[in-house]
Amino acid sequence: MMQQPGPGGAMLPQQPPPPQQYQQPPYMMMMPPPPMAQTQPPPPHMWAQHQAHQASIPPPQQQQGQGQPPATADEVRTLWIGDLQYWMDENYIASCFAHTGEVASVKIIRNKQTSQIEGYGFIELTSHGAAERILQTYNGTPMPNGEQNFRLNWASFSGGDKRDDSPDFTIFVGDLAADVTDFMLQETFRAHFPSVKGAKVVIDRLTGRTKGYGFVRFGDESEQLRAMTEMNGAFCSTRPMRVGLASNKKAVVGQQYPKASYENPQPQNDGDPNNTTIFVGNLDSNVMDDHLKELFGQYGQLLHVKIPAGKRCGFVQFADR
DNA sequence: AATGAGCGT
Repeated sequence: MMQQPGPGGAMLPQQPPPPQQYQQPPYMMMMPPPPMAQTQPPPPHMWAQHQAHQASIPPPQQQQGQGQPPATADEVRTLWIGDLQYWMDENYIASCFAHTGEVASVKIIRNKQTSQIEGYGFIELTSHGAAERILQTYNGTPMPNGEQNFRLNWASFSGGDKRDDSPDFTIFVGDLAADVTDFMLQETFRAHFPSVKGAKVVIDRLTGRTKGYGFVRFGDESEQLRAMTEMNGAFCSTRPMRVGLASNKKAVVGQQYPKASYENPQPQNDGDPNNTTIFVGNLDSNVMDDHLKELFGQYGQLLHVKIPAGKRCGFVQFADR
């Protein structure tokens, strides 16, 4: 359990303490030795670098002090956090939001064998509103003492807010300048293409720095296609972008999360040792039975391939496992 | 130059 603000003089709406955190980083003591020579030690400097996050989002009218409504049992209040470096442990993450007084718990996922931080974790807040606030306020803003931005999202199995089943049409964007963020990339495209759903700049997890490329997702296929020609060479930040088709034609096998790509299909089963049928989801609308036959035929003898009419998923049955 | 990862007890 993290430190909570007391139930609080219920009468007195209190402002959270000024963002004067990190005066004594408790986790400096707890930093594990670099587990491997090639991983970089945390930058040992600049605690105060946390620049004020965009002040554009006014705090919701909900006041801190007047007793948070007790979170109901099923209230969604867990965020996912990613792109973590190995030294970003629970204490560090908690300290990033400690001044909000709204952190209930933090769990960073570690490798079972090595106990190395896997690069993501979960932040439970005291309420759904708190989670939403922190997501809106911090996502994409610089992490304190990290040369990277927060990557936050709703924890997916907690329900989250967005349930968007519509397909994505994704492009690859290369040649990105070092300062390009998800938001910049997204807005650069959204200015011309309203169907832009989001963008992601790929971050090297070991360094926290951009890999110089990313992806932009469109809701509208025609905008995706236009963007590939019209935006090639357009500037984002200081450099012209190179735009191309995202090579991942994103057929995903399984349901909730991509387990395999179109290029790298990984049959997945439900634990039934006799099941020789795999499910293929997220197909582009123009994918036909024959595409699946060709794609999966190289892995074994096929008995049957079926994409039900009008569906964006299908089934591939093999003669054996 | 480079074509992600990112959901736990």
